[in-house]
Amino acid sequence: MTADGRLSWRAVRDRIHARILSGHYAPGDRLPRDADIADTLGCARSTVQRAMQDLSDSGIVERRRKGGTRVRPDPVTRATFEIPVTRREVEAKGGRYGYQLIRRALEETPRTIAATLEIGAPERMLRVEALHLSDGRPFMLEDRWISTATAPEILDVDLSVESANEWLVVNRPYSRCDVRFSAEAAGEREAELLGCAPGSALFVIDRTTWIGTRPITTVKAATAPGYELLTRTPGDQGAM
Amino acid sequence: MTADGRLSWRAVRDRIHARILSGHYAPGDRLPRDADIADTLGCARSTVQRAMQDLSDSGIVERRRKGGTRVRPDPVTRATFEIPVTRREVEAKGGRYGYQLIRRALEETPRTIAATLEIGAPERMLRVEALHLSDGRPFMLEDRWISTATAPEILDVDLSVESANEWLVVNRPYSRCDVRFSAEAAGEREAELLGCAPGSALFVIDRTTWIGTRPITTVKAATAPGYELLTRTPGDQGAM
DNA sequence: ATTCATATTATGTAGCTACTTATTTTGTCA
DNA sequence: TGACAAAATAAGTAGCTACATAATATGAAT
Repeated sequence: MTADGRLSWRAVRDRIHARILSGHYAPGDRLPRDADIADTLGCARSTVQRAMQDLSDSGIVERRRKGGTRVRPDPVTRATFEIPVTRREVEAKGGRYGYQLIRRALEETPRTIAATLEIGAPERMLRVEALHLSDGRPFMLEDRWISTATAPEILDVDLSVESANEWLVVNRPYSRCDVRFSAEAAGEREAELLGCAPGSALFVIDRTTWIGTRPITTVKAATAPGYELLTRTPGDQGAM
Repeated sequence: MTADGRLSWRAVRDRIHARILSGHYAPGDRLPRDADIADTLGCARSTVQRAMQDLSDSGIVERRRKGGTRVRPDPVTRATFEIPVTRREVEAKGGRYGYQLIRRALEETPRTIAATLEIGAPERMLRVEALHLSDGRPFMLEDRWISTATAPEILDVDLSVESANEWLVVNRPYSRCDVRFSAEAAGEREAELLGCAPGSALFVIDRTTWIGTRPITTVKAATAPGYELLTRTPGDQGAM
């Protein structure tokens, strides 16, 4: 609601959302056209448009030209997660950040890694294994491949001091990022490095980034037992 | 780009994004004001505004009134996941969906559950344990609490036929949803129901929903070994 | 009845103006 | 110098118009 009593687009959005939540509009139902809603509520169509766009982005309604707007018949839970640089993540959780380089080598990528990076043939890349620590205890173990074609400067970085994670995030912003979450049992080596029992359930984050179509890096990050990931609480959402 | 040669807001966004990716604007740098960019590119300020809003939503830039726009100094990976109704998820993966009700009882919530649901004191709620199957094999085991205060009709639903998941999604849209991902070792009971070895690493999704401030349901869904969650590939993203 | 061109319709996009609001900068006064 | 008020600034919002685009509906011709 604005100062002069007119409805803001958020107010319009919340109003429509409320009608959906209350069952006035059920999943699959068609909503009135933007222009009619605008008339009813006494605001401009552009305001309704913005409200509807937001509801559409949130997965609550579907919009199609000429077809109009309807309540999504198969609601989905849309969750957004923010994965910060590991150092920040540790610090945000109140820990003192530590870092150890375990291995650094130039190797030919296995076929699976080449496929993940969407390159035709295996390539020689920089492989880095490192451990992130929180208050001196293992927090996350990363096994990373970095394309030396896309980021040659990484070869001159002293990775025993600065983590590849941190360097890349600042120096190689990506245009595309694929993320995969899974659970995996700790192997012998992982268990030892993460300081847990072999077979422990680990939360694993696989991430691959590209700039344009050129691969930058792919990393498998195995987190120490107990790790969990929460949805970022949206600033607005939660209408009604 | 529009038909008449003017820049669309997506084109403007991609252009600015490209300049960030190329390092022309580095993390922390301040960008020109919207009006200046509009002049430079020969488009309206509202177009730049829309482009900037999108970059801001994507976590690429930060905007503050008077402060202007700057490239986010601590880039975060922002990943969005869509969690559909379990039946649809199974079907989307090419499986034949099956469902089994394991337990249905009215119970007092433990304190931990009451806390998760953000209610002051424990309450009597409907507890449902059910197994979702894909091609006859266990896919996901859910342990759910449903507020009979918020959704009393659930008591009349034949949960041996229709899953609570499905009923709630259609009949109790939520205004807020918290999601938590974690990895957990399968216990005796879980292992038996999911048909895996005890101690197997399971991917666990905890979800709690509210309508306004009233709790609807909280569910712990343990997925069979091998489950993984991928980012939904955004329709637009991937500029440059 | 089927096909295909045409009209209609509802959303999408761009531009303009005017005003609001949060925040920083500046400048004055104690 | 420090505190506080006033001015300036840059993004945020709302409304208007005009036109683009995609999808559907209609109707004519075969």
